[in-house]
Amino acid sequence: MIKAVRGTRDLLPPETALWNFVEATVREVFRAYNFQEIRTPIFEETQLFARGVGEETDIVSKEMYTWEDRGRAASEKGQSLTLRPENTAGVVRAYIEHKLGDRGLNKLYYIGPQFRRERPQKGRYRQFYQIGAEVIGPASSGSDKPVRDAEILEMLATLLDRLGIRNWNLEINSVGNAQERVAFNDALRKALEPVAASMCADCQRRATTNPLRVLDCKVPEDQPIIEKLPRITDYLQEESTRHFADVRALLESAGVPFQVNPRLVRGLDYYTRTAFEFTHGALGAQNAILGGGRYDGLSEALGGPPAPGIGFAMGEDRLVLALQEQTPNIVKAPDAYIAPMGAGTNQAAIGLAKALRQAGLVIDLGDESFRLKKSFETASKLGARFILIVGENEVRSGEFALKNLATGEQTTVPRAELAAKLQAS
RNA sequence: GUGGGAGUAGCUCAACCGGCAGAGCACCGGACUGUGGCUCCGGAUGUUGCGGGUUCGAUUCCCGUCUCCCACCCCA
Repeated sequence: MIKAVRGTRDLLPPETALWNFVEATVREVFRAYNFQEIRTPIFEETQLFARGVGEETDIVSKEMYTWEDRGRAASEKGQSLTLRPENTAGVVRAYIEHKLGDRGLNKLYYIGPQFRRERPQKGRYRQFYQIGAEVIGPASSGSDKPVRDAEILEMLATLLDRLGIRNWNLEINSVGNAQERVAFNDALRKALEPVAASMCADCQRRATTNPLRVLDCKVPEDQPIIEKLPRITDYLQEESTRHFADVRALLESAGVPFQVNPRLVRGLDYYTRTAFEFTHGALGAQNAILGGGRYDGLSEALGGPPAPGIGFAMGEDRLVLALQEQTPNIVKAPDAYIAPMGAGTNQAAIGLAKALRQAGLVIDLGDESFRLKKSFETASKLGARFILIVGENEVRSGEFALKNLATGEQTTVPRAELAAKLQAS
């Protein structure tokens, strides 16, 4: 038997209804903040991710689906292509390519699949879905202002509330600009040298490979050491410090609860200044539901004009998982099940079904060969509110037997009044 | 990529020391030929993930492999 490949999966009803609910809510909320949708290709030149996300990140160095495309001529070497591992690089590429800044398109959102070749785990798949938004534009558009950061965070808090996600937690930090990050990294490396040997095995390795990750260590014995390590906030210059302070003040004005987490670091190279993460308790080790931050130098890194920006990516798989644990299914049951009965009654039934559907009702239809008992069983199983019997008697008289399956009440209704009757009750 | 656990009917899971592969739910038919849910009777479930090995005999023991789950690395 051929099965879905490792790390991919089929989304089946009724779960798909939850996905549609999430996406519809996202579109509605984002629209209120004047974001518009962008759809970028699912694969891009490998170089885009190498330069945009960072050569040294795990994503680029070992988690991408990359292949060499066929050259146009037999002698020509094909270009290296990659299934997108995230969507920000693609959006910024499109921003540059179509000069979106000049067209005033500064607020964009996307919903779609991304691909990373990781070991699958709950809430972590090789084809996974992300919802994200980016505010990007020339500095003159205000895209570098603290109010943009606060506005996006407030939008996310509103979205999670609207989705009915309870117990989310927002942590923010500032990781500084490019120069400040380098200075902090050096200081951290130096501070770790004498103490690393007394830390856990993971930290000993991180101390040289990725000092920022040491701050993320959860081993209790290491905490006293980590407390004494330099903090990023000590390495922020006046401008970054003020930016961060402004963001915090604006969040308070907007009524968005948050915690400053000086240890919050982000994995992708392009992040600057504000970094944030929303977490949710019920997701195990994969507790981050969305994360993001500012990326003021990304456009230049990709050969574009200066265009400060801020954005986030939300794991839709995990969002749905969190919702499933707290909400029952939301599929709307059919309003009526139509049961034709007797040779030729299908003809009347299909026309009737069409008319009722056009009136906005959800209608399912049986077949004239079914015994009435089977039709009742099916209607009950589907959870239909009513069963409408289209037998030979009904077709002849133009009046139909309509039974409320919950109350058992049955009435005879003329064809012209069926839609109104079903809508009213 | 690393470590551990698990894969048996559509679903949830049993099967003792290696001896005919089972139950509940769901499904189909009937009791009831124009009235569901409840009840009763009957029925079909299957490459025991896949491939190999040991054995008279393997769901069971061994090896390999695939997938899922948990954790690590990393990250949304």
